[in-house]
Amino acid sequence: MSAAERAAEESGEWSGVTPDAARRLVSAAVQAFAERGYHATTTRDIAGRAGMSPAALYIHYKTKEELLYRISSTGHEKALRIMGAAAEAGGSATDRLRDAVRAFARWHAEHHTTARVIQYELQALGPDHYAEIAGLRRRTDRLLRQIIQDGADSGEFRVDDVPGTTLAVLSLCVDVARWFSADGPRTPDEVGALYADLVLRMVGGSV
Amino acid sequence: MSAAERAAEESGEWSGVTPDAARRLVSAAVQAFAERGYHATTTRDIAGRAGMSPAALYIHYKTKEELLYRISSTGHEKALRIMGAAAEAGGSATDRLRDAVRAFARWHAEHHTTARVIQYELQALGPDHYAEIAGLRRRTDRLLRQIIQDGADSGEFRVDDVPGTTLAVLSLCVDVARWFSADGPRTPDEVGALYADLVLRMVGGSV
DNA sequence: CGCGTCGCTGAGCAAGCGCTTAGGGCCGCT
DNA sequence: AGCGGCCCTAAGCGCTTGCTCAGCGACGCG
Repeated sequence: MSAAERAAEESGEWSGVTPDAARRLVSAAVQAFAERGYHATTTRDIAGRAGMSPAALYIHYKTKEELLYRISSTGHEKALRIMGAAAEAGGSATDRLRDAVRAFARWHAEHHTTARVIQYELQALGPDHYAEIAGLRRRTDRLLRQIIQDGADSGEFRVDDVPGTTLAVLSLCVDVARWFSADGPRTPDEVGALYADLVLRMVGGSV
Repeated sequence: MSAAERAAEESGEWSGVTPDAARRLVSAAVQAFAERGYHATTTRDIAGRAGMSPAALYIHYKTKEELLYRISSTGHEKALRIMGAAAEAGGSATDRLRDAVRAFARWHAEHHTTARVIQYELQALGPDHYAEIAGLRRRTDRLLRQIIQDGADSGEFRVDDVPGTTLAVLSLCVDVARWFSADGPRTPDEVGALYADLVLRMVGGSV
């Protein structure tokens, strides 16, 4: 995949951001942060990728950290919605867990650039922004834990340590963002399917 | 745990490094890199934590990157040895996998500060150093994959996708370094035991 | 046409960065 | 005592960083 194609794909994710220049900036920032990390990325690099001068960045965003916060915030909200949709759907705990992990892992693969930023650049957020994001993460964790708890209660799963298993499942899915590559042998769908299968085994459910 | 206790514990890990000042520097660098990330850490910060002036760093290490390389190199070699010891031990694939995951996950929990640096600051290495470390990582991956392949061949495990499952197991263990905290509710031993159990389930083995 | 507004640029500031250099105190050896 | 070598510091160099600001062209409106 060429750099231009990657940029085009990435910008679709931010179609809600206007005006156009602000969208190009946030899309450029995601790519730069994912490649080099927040601290190694310069505002000149972001502006350059978006085809603008360094000063133009500050018309749309107050600081470089605000860009990271915007990315982190939308990304975490999306992740929470994915988990929420699966958790609130009907069906057995097995069905809900399979759907949750499949969709959650799949998202981290397909949007691995954004996911890498929101999962591995958290510490660069200011204290207030960090606290806000941490709240979203706790809510995601609670949703998943409830599914696993439901399955343990109903006898569908055999789980000794519900919080520990929840942590492991979340960790497994999140870490997809670190190793996934669009040039690799696996599609996001395949990752989702594999991970749903592995997680159902982890909780002692019937695949 | 106080900062002083953390420093003392960390320095034991580097007891092979001499002279004393070089050891204090590498230990300080590990802590700083783990807390803030490589790029957000300044040489003044490292030297300050080690109780020295900024210039003293350059008597023992040519560059800041060399410090990261030394940390990464020793850390990855240790991780490889842990995996190798379990892989080359006798016993069934089940026994070897259990021991490998228990020890590997346990190490990532106990040495989470070092592990965080070696697993999540890789991209800050120069190209040559990165290539060298990537070789160590591939060897670790091969050792684990062989154990899982052995178990699949012998019928002890039921695994559809051996490379994919290997990747997931490694990812799970490595990510311990991201979330583990010494102040949290779990000891490294407990993490090792939990993870060994979860992984045996993932491969469809008998716990 | 005249004029304000919006989006942007070129130039640059203060601060902080990785790293260097000149020199000083202390040690063991002769 | 004299001296070389080892560690260390104070000072600072050249450069890059996040961010600012004065001003400019294009556009819509009267």
